[in-house]
Amino acid sequence: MTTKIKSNANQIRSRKEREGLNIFSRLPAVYAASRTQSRNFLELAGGLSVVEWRTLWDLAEAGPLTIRDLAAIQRADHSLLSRALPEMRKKGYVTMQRDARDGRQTIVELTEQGRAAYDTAAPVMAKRRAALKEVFSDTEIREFAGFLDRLEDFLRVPAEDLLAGQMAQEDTQ
Amino acid sequence: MTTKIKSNANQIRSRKEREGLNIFSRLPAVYAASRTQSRNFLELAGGLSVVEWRTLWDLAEAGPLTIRDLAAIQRADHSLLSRALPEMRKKGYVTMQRDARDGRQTIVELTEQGRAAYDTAAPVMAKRRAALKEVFSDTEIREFAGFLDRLEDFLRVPAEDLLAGQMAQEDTQ
DNA sequence: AAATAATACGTGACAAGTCATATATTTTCT
DNA sequence: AGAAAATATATGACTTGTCACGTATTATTT
Repeated sequence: MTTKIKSNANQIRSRKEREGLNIFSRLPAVYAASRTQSRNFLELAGGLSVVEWRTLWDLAEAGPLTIRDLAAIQRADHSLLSRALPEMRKKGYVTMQRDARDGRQTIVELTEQGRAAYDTAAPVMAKRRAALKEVFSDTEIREFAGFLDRLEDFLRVPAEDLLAGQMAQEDTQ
Repeated sequence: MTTKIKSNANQIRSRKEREGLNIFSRLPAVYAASRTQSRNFLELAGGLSVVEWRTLWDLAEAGPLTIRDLAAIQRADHSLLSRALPEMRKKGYVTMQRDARDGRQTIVELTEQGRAAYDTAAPVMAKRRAALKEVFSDTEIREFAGFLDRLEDFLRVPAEDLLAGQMAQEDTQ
């Protein structure tokens, strides 16, 4: 029975190793680790949530934006912002007002308090990016980002197209 | 005012571009796209959820496993499995029984029905991986996985350590 | 101008994931 | 052996994210 247990342990280890090269199965863990580290940094930098930080950052960098713009910049679904923003308004970080020119749109703008929260968090988050730069060179970052670009392109090809034939993705070029 | 709008559009575009090189802010979108594509593939391959698919795969490859083993292989929190498994048992995919040797552990085992669900999904999911291989060479996959390894190492360094000084991560080597 | 289509946003329902805490069982220490 | 520490699992509360659908507003067709 020892051998049975041992072989099982080996099975587990080998399965874990083989999965190391499976990009798809790596992403959840990498992303989860990133989110956790973000949360920890933000905890030390004023207590913003990840969505709040991203939004304040975008508003501080690009000025007043519509919900749609924010979602596009963050490559996120508008519903995520749509739900987060009223809470941020309640906290005094942003104002939201209907666009006079296009009554469908909501213009989101940083308040002084939002700017202050951003100013508190920004240097801490900048240190995080600086720390990453000690682990990856500029060239490597560009290569890494290039891989992510290509992966993202692949991931946006509908499953049906990929299954239809291995030649399918040629169409997207 | 046209200029104002236009400059804003440029701001947005430039912000989006600059964020392209921010690995941290790329991860949510890439992961989300991967999960969505997974879901679509699984939809076409019998209707498993992502967690179910991962679990059936691990059990089919490595034999009966404890919840802890499953979580370790998937690099996920055990609570995720702990919550998903009773539902999978209800669906007839797995059995769960307390380990006689260690009463704390639960041994999860594939049923015939679970095996059948795996056999239905597996070839479809294999095609997905094959399709990826047409976009990334073996060498590139290894490079990509290497980047992910290094990033994951970085992400597991506590925020306090990274903030304490740029030299901190040397300790982990 | 009226009908139709497109767009922006809100919202309900769900999936995946985290953390903290509780409980039962084993292991380890003395 | 008994006390203390470690481990495996369950569970509540929360965040991030998706999709589908509804509603209001604007743009386009005819």
